[in-house]
Amino acid sequence: MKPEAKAVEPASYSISELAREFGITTRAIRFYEDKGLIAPARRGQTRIYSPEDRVRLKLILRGKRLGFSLDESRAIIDMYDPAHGNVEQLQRLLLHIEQKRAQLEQQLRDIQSLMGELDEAEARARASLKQNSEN
Amino acid sequence: MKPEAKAVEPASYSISELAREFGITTRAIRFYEDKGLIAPARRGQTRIYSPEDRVRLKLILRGKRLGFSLDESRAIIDMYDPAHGNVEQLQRLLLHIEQKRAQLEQQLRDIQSLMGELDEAEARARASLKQNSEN
DNA sequence: GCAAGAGTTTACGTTAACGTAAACGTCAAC
DNA sequence: GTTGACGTTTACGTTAACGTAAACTCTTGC
Repeated sequence: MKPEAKAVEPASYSISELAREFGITTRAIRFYEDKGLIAPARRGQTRIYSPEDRVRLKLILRGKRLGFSLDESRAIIDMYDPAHGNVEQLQRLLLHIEQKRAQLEQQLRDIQSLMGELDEAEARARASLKQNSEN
Repeated sequence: MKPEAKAVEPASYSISELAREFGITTRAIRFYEDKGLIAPARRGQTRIYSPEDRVRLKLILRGKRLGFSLDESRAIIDMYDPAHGNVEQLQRLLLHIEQKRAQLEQQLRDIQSLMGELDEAEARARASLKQNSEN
């Protein structure tokens, strides 16, 4: 067995550590907690974040990059929990997954076209620059 | 020459026609105009939208689906205009294009991982359902 | 033993993107 | 000639996602 293959992952983080790492403010992190997206442990009244909490934060930020609201991100994150026991809930979950998938596919198409158009826009700009330099 | 190959495209649209077509309110469309994203013609004080205006609206909504702000969408739309004469502007445009491209690539990666995770979540949910049905 | 630094709660402020409502104009239809 | 249907401007309201500030606590170095 290898002694230490991976970089040592801290057992816990402070709020400011996470804020620094992800380029957000501590205020934002506490706000996510208020909205029920994270629930860090406490030592006294100080928040202590586990590696799992860190992952949740990462997921929230990924959601933001995709234009999701915090509510949507929470819904997505909840899909990972095995806490969904009853059949009805699971059915709803599956439905929700399908909706998300459809939305992501639309975003994919949107990105494809936008990228293509960026290519054209770049070409036009470069052509225009060349024109200018020839005068 | 073919007489009428494509469906006839109306020469102009009313505000409510566009609202209906895109599933938004007329209020939103006027708001976009306030923000300088569209500038329809007027007959008297009634707005008349050209096919080009319609395209702009489409681009705005695509931007929204990708989580862009109206300002960002305006910036993107402006990339299509050949109105950028001077060299400095063109340089800035190219820079802007590169930034957008980077952002889109990040979104692509985000979507890829999310889709993968949706697959797993679906599998877990289905497995859980099967469990329940076997009791 | 106390000042500095990090963390906490509480609360009011701010921005973007519209919603909603009021009050009015215009035009075809009945 | 009035009643809708559609359009207009003006203005205040609302929600999400934090920012900012005040006032307090806790720990740690010196």
